[in-house]
Amino acid sequence: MGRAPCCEKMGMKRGPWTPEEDQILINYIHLYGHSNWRALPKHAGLLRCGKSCRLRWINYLRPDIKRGNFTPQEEETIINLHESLGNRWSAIAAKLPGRTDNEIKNVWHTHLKKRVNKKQNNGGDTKDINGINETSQTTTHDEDKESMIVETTSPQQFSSSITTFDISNNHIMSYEDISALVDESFWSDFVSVDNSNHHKEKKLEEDWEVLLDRNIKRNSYNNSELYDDDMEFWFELFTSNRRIEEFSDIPEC
DNA sequence: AACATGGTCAACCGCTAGTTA
DNA sequence: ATAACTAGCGGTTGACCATGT
Repeated sequence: MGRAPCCEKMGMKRGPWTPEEDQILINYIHLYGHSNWRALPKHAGLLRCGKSCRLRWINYLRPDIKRGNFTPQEEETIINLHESLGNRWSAIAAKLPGRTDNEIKNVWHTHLKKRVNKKQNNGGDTKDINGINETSQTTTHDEDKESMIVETTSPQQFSSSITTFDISNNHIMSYEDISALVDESFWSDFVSVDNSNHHKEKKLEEDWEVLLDRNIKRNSYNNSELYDDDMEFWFELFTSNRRIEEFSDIPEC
């Protein structure tokens, strides 16, 4: 078991991903999959290391990612699972479909750990998992509501640090527009099963309809339901885009 | 208005486990 | 058996943003 050689730093780009890089990665994975992360960036033409590509895909670009607010139920689940599993974030994430270990880790460190510590200081006996369940259900309701309000109004909640694209602009969707949408709330809000924010849902639905009308030929799509085959859908979407031509000569891995 | 502080989250780093030759 | 290699995991960092002073 040797240690993996470090990524080739020379020429490798680091830092936030651009919409263009996201698009390249998405297109490549839809076409060829990700059987070999290390070779992927080279074949895809990305100046990133395989690790970075993998992380970006898993934590952000995967179509089944559910982004946005954690529901109180999800938070309770995390607290309970953390009580029994500890910092095994991937194991916890496995119990929360659509949530990533990174996201869960972040929400634990920023919200839930404090909440649990606070309960412990208030005399809660956290040794007993059932005990913390009961305590949480009976005493954290207001806190949950408060945290949800804060999260909902946070401008960072549905945007990456890369772009500041306003999807309310009702203009013609160019490739760059689609990239910006994909880069921000697009996947999550669109794929999300928990659509509790009706206003946002409505707006996204309208934006999505514009996107469909102007960029693809698919006519009957209902935003309230998940598309049956995500991969096929995105493949169609991206192959309908002019940029896909750039990948037509990529050799198979 | 300007600065300080704290919160949030995407991304990176270093390590381990698993696989292959 | 073992060395080389990759994927995946958890800890940490740093940039960005909001809020407080």
